[in-house]
Amino acid sequence: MSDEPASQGVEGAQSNLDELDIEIVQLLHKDGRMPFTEIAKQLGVSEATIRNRVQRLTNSGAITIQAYLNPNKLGFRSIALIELKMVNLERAQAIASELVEQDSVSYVAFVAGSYDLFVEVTYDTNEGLLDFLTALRAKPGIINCETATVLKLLKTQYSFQIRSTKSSSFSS
Amino acid sequence: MSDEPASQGVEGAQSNLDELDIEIVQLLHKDGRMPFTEIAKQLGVSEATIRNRVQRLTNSGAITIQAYLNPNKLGFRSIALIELKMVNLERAQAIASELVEQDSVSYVAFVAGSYDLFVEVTYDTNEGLLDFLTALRAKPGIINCETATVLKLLKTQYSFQIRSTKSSSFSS
DNA sequence: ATTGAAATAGTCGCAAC
DNA sequence: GTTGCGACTATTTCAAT
Repeated sequence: MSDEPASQGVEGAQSNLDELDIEIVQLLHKDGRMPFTEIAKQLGVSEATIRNRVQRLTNSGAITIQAYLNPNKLGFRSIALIELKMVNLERAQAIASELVEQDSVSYVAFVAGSYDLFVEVTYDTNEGLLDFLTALRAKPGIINCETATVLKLLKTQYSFQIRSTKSSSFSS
Repeated sequence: MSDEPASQGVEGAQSNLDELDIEIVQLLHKDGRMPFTEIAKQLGVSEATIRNRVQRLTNSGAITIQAYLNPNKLGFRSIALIELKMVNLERAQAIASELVEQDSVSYVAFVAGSYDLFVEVTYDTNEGLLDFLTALRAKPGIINCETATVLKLLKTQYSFQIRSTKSSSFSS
C-alpha cells in the first residue's frame, strides 16, 4: 500500500558492523552524497572497498541513503503523537500492522509503560488528522487513546549515534 | 555541543517548493545517491538545473541527504519516549534548549495535550538511559515525567510525504 | 534560472591477490 | 574481502541566453 519498499519490517536481522563500516556510515551521515573516492581517501582504503561496503550496507538494509524534507522548512504540517492502550497485545499487533502500511504514519513502536503502542502521524491539514483519528478510534480493542498535537518541532535527528565521542552527561 | 550542524533550529523559515523541486525530492527520497543526470532524464530538464535545484534545497536546509542506520539492524538499543509536564513554558523552553544539544536526544517537540514536551532518546545501554533520566528529573520546573521504553520499532519513516498519491483512508 | 559544452573527477566492471 | 586499472559515466565550471 505504501510507496516505500517494505524494507523495514518487524524482523530485526542483526548485521555486524566493523570499525570501517562505522566510519563509512559516519561520513555518509554527514553527507550522503560524499564521493566514494573522498571517503576512501579519508579512511585510507581503496575506492572499490568503500563501494563494496556501501553496497553491502545498503543491500542488507543496515543503512539507507535518502533525501529528507525538513518539516520546519515546509508549510504547516499537522503532526500528532498518539498513545494507544489495547485490550491485549494481539489486538495491538493487528492495529500496528495496519498502521505501518499507511504513508501518513511515520513511526510505530511497541512500548513498555502506561500504554502499549506509540504512533506518529503527519497530515497536511487538521482535517486529514481528524479523519485518521476517527477511523482509528472506531477500531475494536482500544482501551485508551491519548493524542498530542505537535506545536513546534525543535529537533528531529532521524538517526542513532553509534558511539558518541562526547560525554553523555546532562548538566545545565 | 552536538557533532551535527545546528541546521535544524527553532526557526521555521518557510521555503516554497515548486513542482520540479517536489519531483526531485521524491526521486532523491527513493535513492539519495541517484545521479543528477538520471534525475534530469526522468524529469526532462538539464542536469545543471537539477544540480542547481538540489544545491539550493540543501543549502537552505529544506532537505538533507544522509545515510541513516536502520535501528532494527543494529544491536540492542535502549530507546525511550519521554513526556514532560512543566510548571510553565519558559522552563519548558529552557529544558528543551538543553536537550536539543545532546546527541542522544533524537526528537524534541512542544506539544498540546496532557503534557508540554515530548522527547525521544537513544542509548546503547539501559545504564546510559538511567543516567539521562536521573539528570533530567533533577531539573527544576518538571511537574510530571512519564517514560515509556521502546520494546520493538515497527516503523521509522523519518520523513514526510508531500503529496500522497494513495488514498489516506484507514479501513481494515 | 536554465542551458550546452569542455575539462575534471567519480563510478563501474573485472581480473588478480 | 581487498585492490588497481581501464572504460565508462557523472560532475563541475563557465560562458551564453
